[in-house]
Amino acid sequence: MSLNLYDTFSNSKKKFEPIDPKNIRMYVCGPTVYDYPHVGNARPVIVFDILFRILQNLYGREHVTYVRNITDVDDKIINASQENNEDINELTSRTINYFHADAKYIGAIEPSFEPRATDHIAEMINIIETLIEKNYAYIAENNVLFSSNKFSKYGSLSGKNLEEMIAGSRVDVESYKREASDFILWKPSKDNEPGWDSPWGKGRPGWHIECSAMSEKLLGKTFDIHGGGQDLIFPHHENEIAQSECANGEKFANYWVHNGFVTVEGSKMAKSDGNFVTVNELKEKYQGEVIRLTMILTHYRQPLNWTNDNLQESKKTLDKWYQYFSEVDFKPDLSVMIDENVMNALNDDMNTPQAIAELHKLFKNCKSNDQDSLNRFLISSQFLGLMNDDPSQWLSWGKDDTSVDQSKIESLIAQRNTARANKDFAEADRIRDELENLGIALEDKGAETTWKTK
RNA sequence: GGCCACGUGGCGGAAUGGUUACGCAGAGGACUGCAAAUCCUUGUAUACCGGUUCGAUUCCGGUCGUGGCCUCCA
Repeated sequence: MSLNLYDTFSNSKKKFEPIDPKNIRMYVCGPTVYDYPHVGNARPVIVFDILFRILQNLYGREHVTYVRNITDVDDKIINASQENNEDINELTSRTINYFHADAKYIGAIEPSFEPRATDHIAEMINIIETLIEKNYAYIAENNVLFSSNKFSKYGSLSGKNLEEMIAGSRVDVESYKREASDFILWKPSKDNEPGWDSPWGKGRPGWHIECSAMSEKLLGKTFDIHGGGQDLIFPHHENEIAQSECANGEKFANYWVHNGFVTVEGSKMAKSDGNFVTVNELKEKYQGEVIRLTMILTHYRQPLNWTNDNLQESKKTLDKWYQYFSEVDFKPDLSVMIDENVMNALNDDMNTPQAIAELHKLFKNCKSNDQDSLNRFLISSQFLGLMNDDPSQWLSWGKDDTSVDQSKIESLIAQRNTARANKDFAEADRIRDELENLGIALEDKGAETTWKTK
């Protein structure tokens, strides 16, 4: 059983062959920290969490290194700090906390390393100096720029060529660039902007150089997998390849894995239009596993339309599963292996929708109280980051927040059951309708009546 | 203008050169005072036009449509 991954560089599904099976290395572009993470930020967190789990399962937990960086120096951060009138360090540490809380909420296990750009300025300066020495970079008006036409493979990840890019450019080219496709390695900082001393004066790094520096430091010059959102293919990852391969003279990453975009209720997610959903606001209405299941119900390379209907469907599925486990007395046997069909689906380029279909089939078999299916269903679900809660806690989630007084609900239920006992069904139904209008649904189970929020 | 991806039933969403995806919703049945929940059964699909093929939803070409990238973006 081997892992196949779709590689953006070759535009094809490829068998994953590690550089060193004892030391699998994956680098994923993490968040730029200036605001609450939205569902678009959450998607790669979950996608690469799944890949991390698969790699750990195949090669052993201690043989996989997963690096997810934090970009904490960037123009968007500077702008946000000025808008909020907030110190940059306060802004970034505040939003890093949001990010960590949300990643945990949606069940992502922590990466091996989470390096911050501002802790690696010296490493970045080193690479830039090497690029200047090797004549891949030049200085113009206090900026250091990478000379894109010096790297013959430039554009090969994104399938672009330089002439096309110049012909199609929609933006005015800065006059100091020799070529439109040249990009900034280092730029000067104004007095009110964060800056570090460098051979080129006080300034700050360009966007792309941080990933080259941090991946090399933590994973070496060549590593196995580089991941991120599809939007990063160009220019970000293209530029990382150019910088790193020109500085090192070695291949950068062997596999490029990119997740698709998220739309919200059918239209493009755009902060400027207010058309976006943060994980933080979803927390009020949904458990983390509902968000996670909704996310992995679509294959990671497909566009994902984020809708309330899909969230409700995921919630319904998990409610059903937890309901069942709240009713059976079952302790999973932790030595049971992940179901083969689930694992095969995941090994086929992370086909999570197929894996979930297999979970549904296993669940169906659980109904006959088949111990083996029960075990495999739970172990496999948990591998995907689902079914980790205590069933009774899951089912009572959110009940505390009900606007209706719980004792009032219990009292109405008691009144209704008295009416039922007296065969006063009109009154019983009236009470049920009353609760219904309060958002409370009743379930009669034998002699007992339970309720839940709708 | 250039490059790229996608277009599957009422909805979500996999897969595949010829055979059931799966889930939700719908329909019928069981259960119930009636419901709900649960269980059983069940209908519906591959944008359009050509081509290759014994046979295409699957491969190729074209058309239309949607989205993304080319500028910061997960």
